[in-house]
Amino acid sequence: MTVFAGQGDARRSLSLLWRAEESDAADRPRATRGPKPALSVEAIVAAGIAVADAEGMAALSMRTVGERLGRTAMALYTYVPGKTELVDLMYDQALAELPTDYDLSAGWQSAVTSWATDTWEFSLRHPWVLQVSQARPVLGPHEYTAMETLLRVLYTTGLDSAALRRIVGVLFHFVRGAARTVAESREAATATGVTDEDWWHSRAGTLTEVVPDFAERFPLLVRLETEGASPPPEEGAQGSYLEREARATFDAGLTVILDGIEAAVARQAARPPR
Amino acid sequence: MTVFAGQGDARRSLSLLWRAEESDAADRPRATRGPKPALSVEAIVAAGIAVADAEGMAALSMRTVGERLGRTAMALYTYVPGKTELVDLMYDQALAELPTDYDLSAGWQSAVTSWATDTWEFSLRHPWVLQVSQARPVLGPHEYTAMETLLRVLYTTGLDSAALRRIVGVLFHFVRGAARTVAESREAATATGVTDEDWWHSRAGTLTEVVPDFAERFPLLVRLETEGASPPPEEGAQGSYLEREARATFDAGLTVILDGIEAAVARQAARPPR
DNA sequence: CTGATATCCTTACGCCATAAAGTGTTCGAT
DNA sequence: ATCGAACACTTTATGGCGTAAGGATATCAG
Repeated sequence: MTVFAGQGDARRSLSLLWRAEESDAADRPRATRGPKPALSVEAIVAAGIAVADAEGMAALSMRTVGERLGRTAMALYTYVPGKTELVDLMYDQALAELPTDYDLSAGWQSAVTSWATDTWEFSLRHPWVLQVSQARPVLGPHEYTAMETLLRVLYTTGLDSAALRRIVGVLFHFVRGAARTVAESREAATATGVTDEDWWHSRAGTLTEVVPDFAERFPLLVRLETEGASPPPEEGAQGSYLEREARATFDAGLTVILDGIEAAVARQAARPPR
Repeated sequence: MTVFAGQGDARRSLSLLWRAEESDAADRPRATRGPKPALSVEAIVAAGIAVADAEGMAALSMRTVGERLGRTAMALYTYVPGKTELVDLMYDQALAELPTDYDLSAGWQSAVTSWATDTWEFSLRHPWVLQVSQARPVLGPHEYTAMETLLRVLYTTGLDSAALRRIVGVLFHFVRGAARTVAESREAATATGVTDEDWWHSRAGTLTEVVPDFAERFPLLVRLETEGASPPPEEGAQGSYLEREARATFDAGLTVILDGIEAAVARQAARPPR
């Protein structure tokens, strides 16, 4: 399920996202009538994150979040306009755990590498964030903070804003795409109860039965598989074969992108400054 | 909704995917009892693609596909094991419209560019393909053909198989990620009835109200927005502002990646061949 | 103490995938 | 020519989903 941000009332959503800020303790009409709230937006968001972390986005429902808090699904609607807004709040809250500063003393290259690695690890700690659509940004404080953090690094390259826009896009697409592969692999494994290895073995056997002339029809694919296979897992290696491949793709891809940024920097420096 | 491939019986799924091949007209027990089938796997897959193209993956249900064929949802289960397998079949069928050969006479760079552009356009013609998980490949004939086609281009770089594996990953992540932004933007627009421009204007106004000190807190973001904005749409320009930005990111990112591949080629050539 | 208000629950609606069982058609075998 | 097996397809039912509507109850302002 891809989730779109901000469909409801803009003011209501944005107030919730930035709620820490605007309540200067002044405009709080505290001491109202009615029973004391047993829940809070914070508690609901935390419960939502807990559910999504543990069971995945597919298992996130108003019912499951309510249950975790000992309430029914409908109880949540007092605090949150709907599921869409809850996911927005969860997303921005999760982003709060990203670092907000990177050491630039070793050059922007290593800072970008750290940023990419942190974002990759973050995405795998909360894989459901990869299912929040980027087309309609959530516009929460931590999303903006994360962006500002990356820009503090990238502006030290000396590139102009137009070039940086594209580079930000490339970096995001790449990190999210690479992380998505691992996240989906894990989700598939827990959802179906079949590990990547088992799944592949079972399919590969059947495939050669159903398509006996596979090797003649797809020679380069076979070559890629046989020659290009990673070495067997070394001592400290973690995760499945597919996960290690994804990590290798991540590292190699990052190198490619850093090389490309460097080329752009050199190209701009060679141009007349005005 | 992210869809996982191949959860069901492997033989049944793979037989359906490769069904054109294995029916050598010999093992067909044609002329059975019972009423003649009014539907066919082909017709169901075509109807599914039509629904997904027109209404998006979210609107694809066994009911909607059945309705389009004048049947109930359950009628489809005679031909297809379930929705998952139907999506697999739709995916592989759609891939059939990708080119299977690229002209290499102008060098691998321009061939890769053509491939990326074709894949980008394909993904926007059938945006739902971006929601089919890549963690558990569908393993259909056209998926393999598409891969073999790309490999025919990439092996002419002279890179070894291990390096190519990573580069294939980078290319796929990038093209899919860039296309996803546009696809989600369009989906959000039709799903919510609000264009990107309208949405942004409405949000931006409210945001400055809710967060009056935005400019001081996120100076680089503001700088990126004000300096880095694309020029206004020229005569022949198509799509929304966000779409044109995404296309610019796509072009710029492709350049970055091509530069990176070139660097890898140079690096491998500099190494002792054995 | 009363009435307004806020929290929370129950019920209900219309979606979804699909399991199970029923209906009616069409053939092969007798 | 007829009967029963096989098959296509429908109906019904189960257990999920988000959330609208309305009811019950707790708490405070007056």
